[in-house]
Amino acid sequence: MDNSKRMTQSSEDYLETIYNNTSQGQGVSITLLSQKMKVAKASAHNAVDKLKEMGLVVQEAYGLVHLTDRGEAEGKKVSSKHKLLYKFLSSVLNVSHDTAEKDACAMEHALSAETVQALTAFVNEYTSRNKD
Amino acid sequence: MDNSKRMTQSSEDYLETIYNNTSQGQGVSITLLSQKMKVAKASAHNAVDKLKEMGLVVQEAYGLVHLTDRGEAEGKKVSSKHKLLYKFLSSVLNVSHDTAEKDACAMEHALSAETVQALTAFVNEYTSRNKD
DNA sequence: TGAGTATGTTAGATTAGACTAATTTTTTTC
DNA sequence: GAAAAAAATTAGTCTAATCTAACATACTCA
Repeated sequence: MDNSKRMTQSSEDYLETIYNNTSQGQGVSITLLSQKMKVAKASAHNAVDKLKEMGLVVQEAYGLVHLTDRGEAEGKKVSSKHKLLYKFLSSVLNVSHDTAEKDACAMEHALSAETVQALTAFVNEYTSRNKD
Repeated sequence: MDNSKRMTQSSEDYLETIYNNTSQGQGVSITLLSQKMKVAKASAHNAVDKLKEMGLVVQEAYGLVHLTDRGEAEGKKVSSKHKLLYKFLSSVLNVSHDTAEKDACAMEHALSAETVQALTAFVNEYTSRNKD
């Protein structure tokens, strides 16, 4: 409902991490989030505040962070881009795991919908043709 | 000589723009740079100050900005990544010009040396095989 | 050669995202 | 059930990058 804050690269990273550490309505603690993101708890807290204002997460008082429906959808989108890029880098370009992970993480914020679609088709086609 | 400032995504963008608007020792004005980067002149000035401290550019008093040898090499590297991504997006994925340009610009900062090498080989191989 | 315009520079404010340190709330454990 | 530990929150600081507005320097041309 609240559009006063806008999505940044940083917000996307936090949202993705929340998404990847949530299993069916479990929620994520600020402490875990800060560890996964390798930042101070205060930084994770601030980031969650912003996601709350954007209506992407809710948080129990002094408690766990949960994704809203919109947050779930957004988080999934970001996470998918990451996985797509990882697959392209490792399966098509044969880049090492560590590099693929690092580069996918940095590139995921840049992919437009059009590119996501084209790359998905390409990677699917390519990997099904070259099964080795 | 001076390592006190470090390269950021923003610095890379400025350096690339300087590189792309320099022809054989011509140099670039702060005004042109600010126009190309779509920022205020003061912002371009600040950015150039930082590049000066990093030893990547020099500037005539109240005048044009020139790349040093290191700046030239760095600028070329960034610019090449951009062109490589653009070629991949447009020639391999057949993404539209505008999207390819925009996405290449945002992704170029993320590409590690390993990925650059692998992607270069892939794009060369792919485009020479499918000449249509 | 001097007035007016261009361009470059500086100063000061703002915003986002990080940090540390201090505080509050919750949970654990004896 | 109270003391200790853990977790969340708040307050205040820092840095990078932007902006606007004011100021300084250089250029131009009548």
